Amino acid sequence: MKNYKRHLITSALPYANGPIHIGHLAGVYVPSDIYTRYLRMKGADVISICGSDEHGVPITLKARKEGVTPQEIVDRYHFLNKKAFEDFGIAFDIYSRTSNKIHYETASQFFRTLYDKGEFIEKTSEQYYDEEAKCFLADRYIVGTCPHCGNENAYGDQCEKCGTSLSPSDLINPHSTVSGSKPVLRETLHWYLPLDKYESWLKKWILGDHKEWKTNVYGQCKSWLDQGLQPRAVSRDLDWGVPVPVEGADGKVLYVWFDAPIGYISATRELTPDWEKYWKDSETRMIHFIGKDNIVFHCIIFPAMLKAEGSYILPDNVPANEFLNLESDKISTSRNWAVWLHEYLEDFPGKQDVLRYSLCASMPETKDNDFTWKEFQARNNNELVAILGNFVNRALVLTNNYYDGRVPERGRTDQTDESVLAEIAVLKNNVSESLENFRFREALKEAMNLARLGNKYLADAEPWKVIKTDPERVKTIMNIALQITANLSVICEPFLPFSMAKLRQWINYGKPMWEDAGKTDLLKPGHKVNKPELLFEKIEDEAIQRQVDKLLATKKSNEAASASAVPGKQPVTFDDFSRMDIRTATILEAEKVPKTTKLLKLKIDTGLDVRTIVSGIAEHYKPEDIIGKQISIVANLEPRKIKGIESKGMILMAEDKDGKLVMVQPETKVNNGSTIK
RNA sequence: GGCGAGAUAGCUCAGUUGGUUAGAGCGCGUGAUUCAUAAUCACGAGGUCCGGGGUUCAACCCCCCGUCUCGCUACCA
Repeated sequence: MKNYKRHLITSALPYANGPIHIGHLAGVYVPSDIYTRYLRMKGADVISICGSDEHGVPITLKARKEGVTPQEIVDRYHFLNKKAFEDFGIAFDIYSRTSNKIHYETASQFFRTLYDKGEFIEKTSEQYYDEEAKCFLADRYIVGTCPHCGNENAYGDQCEKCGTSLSPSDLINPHSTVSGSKPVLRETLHWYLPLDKYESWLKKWILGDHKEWKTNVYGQCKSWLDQGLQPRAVSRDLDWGVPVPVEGADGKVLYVWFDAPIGYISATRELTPDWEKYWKDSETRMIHFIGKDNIVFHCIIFPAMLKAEGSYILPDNVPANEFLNLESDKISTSRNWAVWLHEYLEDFPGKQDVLRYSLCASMPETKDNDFTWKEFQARNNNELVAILGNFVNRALVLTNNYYDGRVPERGRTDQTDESVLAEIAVLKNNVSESLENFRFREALKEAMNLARLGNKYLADAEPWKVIKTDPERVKTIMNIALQITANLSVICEPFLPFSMAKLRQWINYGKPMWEDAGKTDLLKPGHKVNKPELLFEKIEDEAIQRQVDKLLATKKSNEAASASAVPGKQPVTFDDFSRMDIRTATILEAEKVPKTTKLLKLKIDTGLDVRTIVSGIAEHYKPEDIIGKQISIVANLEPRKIKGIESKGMILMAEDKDGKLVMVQPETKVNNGSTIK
């Protein structure tokens, strides 16, 4: 690897519409923090950058729902999360935010540079517009009835009741959430970054020059590049965000994906007047810590932006992690299925390192991983307490008992002593090497091996026995045990900063420097060590049970919520009702639509005619099983082309709470075309 | 449907360019020990390396066909 002068570490900007949870921590912030602390201990010139991502539609929606301003929402979560990170010991040099003035300046300037260089394509397209409120509507601002499940409050991009992804034109009776009026299509101008222009350059840069990136990262980049890149809009019609700094662009802001990564730059500007040194000097090594959902932005889009601007450096690595599950279920903010950092800090005061350890030990480095409270407890009790805490305790207790807390002289060493002393340096190098390759689980394990080494050494040397026969020998043994202890306080520092600070206080050790790790004379003879307290304490079953119960309660209330019936709908006139042509029909033929997962192409006899209907039921029915079945259809729905096939009508299905679809059938066979009323 | 990643001991994971008896930690069992928070140390049991083909003297590893999980993407009237 090239020898860099300095490091710029970025951690994905958390979106300021919710609190931080263990998934964020395990995926991004714990590894970024360990890495940053490691570099600092090596004396490297390093800055670690993070902040809140505060723009985008979901925040405006949440604000609207609560009847407050977007600024109030982002203030709430920005300060909550900033404090939680601080309390948790995440060592950012700055935790900034994208609603800052300096970010507005930076982002505008960035856009303007690209604009002036002619790097954008201008294009008009049709978008939904609210004539009453006089604004364009993001998909999220359009609500209507989901054609799939009948939920009246489905959004223009997704129905949250049935999870179907939609487009605004899909909604039945669409209306704007701003004014309630019916949206109309209107032309709007936007700027696009022509990613296709950078395709061959990106191919060389990533596929050619960065073969060392993690397989998940490399694979996903390759997938995107192989499929071919498309121009991507960098602006939106919205009033929350950085205004597009171009004449006549009123009501347009930078699209949040364009805006957010620039937040790394503005945060650096806020931190130091020397920011350009970190962003524009090829001697700087930039690393992005992110989760897998962010790979394409950080590996393809942001680098293309930086390249287009021209004066910036590019990331040297993007060690993206997979996702963390919680008790076998996907973590979900909306379903409240999470362990929230700010709650953990309250429930387990002083136990930051336990969570840091547990999340590092089961970090989703190569595939999704599962966090369970039982494992959390076991990691604490069987590893932190039993192996690390216990070793430190026995070394210090013996030293206090035998030598009144003074480090004894190391006398003549035998072969075992020498190999133990040599092993310290070996383990230190193992930790270094693992960290430098972003293998955090492995690094942590090697660090713990040092405590194991200490335990084994004491068990083999048996100073508590030897003291009766050969007190001189015990001095040597305890000296070595104390060198291991001191080394632990340095080597474990990136992983367990709170506990190691405590330990260093007990042994009166100064600033931990990485270069000192591996040395065998960190504590000189005569050096005073204090009486230890407990480095880690056992976590009892009750504390764990409380957390498990909390989750069970969440699960229960979620189930209750999903089992309850869909809310009733607005009354309709009989006239409205009678305009619907609902009738019985029989399926004559059924086949899967090629290259789709959910679609069946059905030929049905409606009594009036034989027609084709395409229906999204392939996951619920096999074609051969439904031929001959009598069903109910809406016969006068406007025809629509689906996957190139004209579909005339819609089959009525009942949907269960788990999303299972069941045909609505007449109780006994009736004529095809019998009206349903 | 397309693409990417993954599947190895009860659990969480290693396994280097194919090369003898597939490893570690935790858990489990047995023994030793008592300085230490009933902690520690030693030993042991546990594997159809997702399934099926193929290439090879030799496959956990390479190729082909499947299955399952996660993500991206298309699709749902």
